[in-house]
Amino acid sequence: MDKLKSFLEKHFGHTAFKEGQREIIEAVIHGEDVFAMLATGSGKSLCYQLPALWKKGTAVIVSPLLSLMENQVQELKQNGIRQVAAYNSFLRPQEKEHILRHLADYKIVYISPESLQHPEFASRLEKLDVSLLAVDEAHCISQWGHEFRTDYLRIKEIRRLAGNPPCIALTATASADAKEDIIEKLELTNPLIHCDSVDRANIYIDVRKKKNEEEKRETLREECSRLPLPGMIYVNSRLKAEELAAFIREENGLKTSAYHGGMSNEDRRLVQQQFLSDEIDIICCTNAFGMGINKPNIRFVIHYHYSKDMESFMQEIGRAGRDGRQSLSLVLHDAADGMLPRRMLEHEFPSGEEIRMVSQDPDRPESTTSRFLMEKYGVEEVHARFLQFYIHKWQQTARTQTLEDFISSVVQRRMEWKLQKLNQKEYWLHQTGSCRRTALLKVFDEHNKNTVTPCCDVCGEYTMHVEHQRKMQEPELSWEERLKWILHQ
DNA sequence: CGAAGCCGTGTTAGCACGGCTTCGGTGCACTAAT
Repeated sequence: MDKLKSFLEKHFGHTAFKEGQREIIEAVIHGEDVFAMLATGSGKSLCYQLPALWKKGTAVIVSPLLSLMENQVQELKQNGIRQVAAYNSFLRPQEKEHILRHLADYKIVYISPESLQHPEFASRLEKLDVSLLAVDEAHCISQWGHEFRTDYLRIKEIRRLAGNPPCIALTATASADAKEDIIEKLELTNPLIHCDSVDRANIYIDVRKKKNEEEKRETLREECSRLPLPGMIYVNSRLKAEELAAFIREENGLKTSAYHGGMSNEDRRLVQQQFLSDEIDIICCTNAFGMGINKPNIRFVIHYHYSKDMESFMQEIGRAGRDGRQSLSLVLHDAADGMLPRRMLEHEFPSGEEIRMVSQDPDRPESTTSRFLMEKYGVEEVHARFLQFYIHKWQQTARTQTLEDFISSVVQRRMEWKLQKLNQKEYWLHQTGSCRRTALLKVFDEHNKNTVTPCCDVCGEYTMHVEHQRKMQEPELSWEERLKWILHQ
């Protein structure tokens, strides 16, 4: 008899494993490290949830967003799995204390990389039997860890502290570079590597060069009146998100909302919910929108501004057509578009002046907090965290280099790396000589089997039969069906 | 880089203009005041 299968049925109600799941789960149970790139909808969470319940001890799951943790905890509790908690800043001090005190009683604890660093949490881990450490949405390690959320690069230290439990990294999209980076930053040893294809055959890839913003808007208006709905539009500033949402509302009379990080939590939650339940036709957003969104029927993703690298692009277009039906990725670009991403790239790092000021101050204490750096030198929060992280890292070296040189060389190296990624993306946009899908897949170390039709604007023009599809859309759901659908979300 | 917003000026009372500065994305957690 198959113990694992009956365990699956008993706790999760599934009668069979999906492609790839079993191999990963068995590896984790046997204490191996795993790197798994699984297509959305192929049951990523189960790969750590099942081993967490199977093994004795507590599983620690690192998750990038509080909302994602909340969803997971809720879902598990609905499945009758109750020894689950999310440890984060939503909690009141008493609740935090309660979780810490009873940590060993939980089977699964969700946590952000930041909270993982809290001394009160980390010190408990030392004494705890940690069954496994899972990093969900592991591409965040290489996408955010180096500058924006440096605590992502500190996970390995906590892992050592917890007695080196088996570690599993999970993501839906990681380029070949990112995969190497993740394995290195988590110190995975001889990991089992499982990679699904990232190719999405039902997404037609279209890139169009425009003269200026006016032409972009004109195209946007046309496409929004023709394309089947719902759809998404990505832009790179909050203001533009609001502006274009208003533009489409007026010009096309479609239900359109903006979504970006500057909106209140309630507004974001509301817009997201409305979009998920088809009350909004088009969402006009910055890169704040997307992670953890699993909406099956998104028919198009338009990039009004292009994303800063190929992997972000793949993640963004991958939100279209999850139901398998024909969908579209359309990029509109003009000559002025390269400016802003370059400015933003520079702004990501502290200035040479700031680096000098901080590294040459004789009164700077050995153990510096980011708060101290903000208050004493007036650097902004993200830069302060960046500086704090690399000061700490420098202190662990033999200090053959001055601190200033050390940090400056990190900045230079990272900036060049990111610029190269941006250039790669722009090269992809401007070239019209070879298949876009082939070039896109190459970033993920995949070969294009050249079987996809319609493929891309280089391989052959294609127009979605739009008016037809709009009429063909599913009939209005009854309120009972809608309620069922919402609850299911 | 380039758009938006702010400031002082200059001529004359409400506004136009040039020059200057600022800002542009992603989220965690925490603080201090209620």
